[in-house]
Amino acid sequence: MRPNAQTLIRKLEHVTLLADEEKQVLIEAVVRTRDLRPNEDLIREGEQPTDRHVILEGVLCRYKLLHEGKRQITGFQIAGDLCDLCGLLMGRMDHSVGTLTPVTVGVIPHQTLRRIMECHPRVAEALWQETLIDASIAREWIANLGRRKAYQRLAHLLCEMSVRLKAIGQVTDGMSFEWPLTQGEVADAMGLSTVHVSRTLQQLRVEGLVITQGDEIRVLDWDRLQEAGDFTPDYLFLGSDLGNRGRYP
Amino acid sequence: MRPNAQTLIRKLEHVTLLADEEKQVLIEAVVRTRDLRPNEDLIREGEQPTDRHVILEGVLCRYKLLHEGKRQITGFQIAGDLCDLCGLLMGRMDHSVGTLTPVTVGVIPHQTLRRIMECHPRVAEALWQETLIDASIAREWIANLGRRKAYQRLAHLLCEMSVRLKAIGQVTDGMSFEWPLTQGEVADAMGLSTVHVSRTLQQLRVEGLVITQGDEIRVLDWDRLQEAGDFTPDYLFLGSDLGNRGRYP
DNA sequence: CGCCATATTGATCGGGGTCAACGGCTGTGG
DNA sequence: CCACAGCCGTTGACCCCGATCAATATGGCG
Repeated sequence: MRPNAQTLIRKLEHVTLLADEEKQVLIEAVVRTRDLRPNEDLIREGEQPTDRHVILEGVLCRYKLLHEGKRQITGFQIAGDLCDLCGLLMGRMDHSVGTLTPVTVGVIPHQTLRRIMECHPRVAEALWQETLIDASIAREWIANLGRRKAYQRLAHLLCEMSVRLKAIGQVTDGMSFEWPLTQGEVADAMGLSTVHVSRTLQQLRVEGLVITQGDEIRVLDWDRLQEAGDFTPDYLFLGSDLGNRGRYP
Repeated sequence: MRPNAQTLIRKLEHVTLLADEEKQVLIEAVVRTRDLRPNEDLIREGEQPTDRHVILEGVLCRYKLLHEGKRQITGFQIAGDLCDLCGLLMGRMDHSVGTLTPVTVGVIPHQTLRRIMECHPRVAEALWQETLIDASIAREWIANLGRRKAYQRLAHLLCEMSVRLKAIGQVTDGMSFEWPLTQGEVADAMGLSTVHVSRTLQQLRVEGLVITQGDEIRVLDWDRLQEAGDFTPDYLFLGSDLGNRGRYP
């Protein structure tokens, strides 16, 4: 049952090791799953939902709508991510979360999570860390949007997604992964127009950095892609440096 | 002694009410103060500092350096803000924090803060909330950089700063406040060039939305400024809606 | 007073937005 | 089975916001 609830654990343990009991409690916290179709909202800005959600499968995005029908995607979320932790403590969402693909989420009742946090401070800390990583990614996006131009920006996004997907085992044979985003969605994330996303992606293909085949992207030259995007994975807090992981008894 | 340590308390209580004892503990956690001059780094990206800092006076910014000497400021910090909470849990800074003005910070030893968090879960929660608000502001900046053009972007920044400064009592007679930022710094925050910041600010002045007098900015027409910047203060979590404040016993 | 950082203004250039047309793909209904 | 409609990606033409370069105030500060 719930074969994928492990993804959350795996994610949390990138930074903080958990005891078996803590893992068990978390897995049991998922009282049910919920399936969503593409382009559905899981939560909307301003809402005050009573359940929390872990992504078990699929891709979602945080986004904000601004006047004139413009949209800005502020981050992507993949399996193992917690969608709405901010709602847990702030009581109200400052942004919406919507699906980009078919999605399965695990539902964790607000109260359950609160109780877990009280009894298991290390779990609370791991969750806190998740939100800090989220913030770190957001800051990197600010830099990406503010100071890099389209070509570098897209390269950077591809690097980020490929590292994050790799961390959850969704990169096959080293260099290719599912890319379920339309160019319009990429545009809304990178602050560009769809037209320019198309041209710029093409550029990346012409340069031989990536190729796309259907819903899949294959990175042909990781080093040059990373360089093009001025990318370093530090801000994702995934890698071999493990934060204060050593504190586990 | 430390007349300004209250600013932290006031800030935290925007979202969570604290018991007197908790406030006292926090105030005593500040073992000393430290003065910095303008353009000094408090912490640098990658560092793993052992103290935490509360701003008692002055303005700082989070920033990242990218190749080619470019800089992106990812957020401003004012009195009452905690500079480096991310370092507390992540063990490593993903960005630098530097001063923009003369600054006084309160120093809180890492271990002290950890102990406080263990003994006073509500304080831990309040701190967590601070980091969540930080993340919320970052997301709003992403939208600002990605989907608004210079004029709206600057208007939005002015709105944000004036609301935040008002919340800590640094807006005099309703509409004017210190603006210690150079146009170069504004440019690095808004993803623009200094030249264009100059022109756009001028535009705001010509339109009669603000006037600048020395280091001070006065908002002449709040409604139009807010409209120009497509600004709503919800994401700052300061206002009359107080999150889950009710939970205080 | 001269020096340096900052602000302003003008001129020019280019990245990327916008508008529009077109082709490919998928789904749906006659 | 085909016709048609949408959605998505691609390509071209044109234009504008904002970057860049450069020169000129302005204003502390030694």
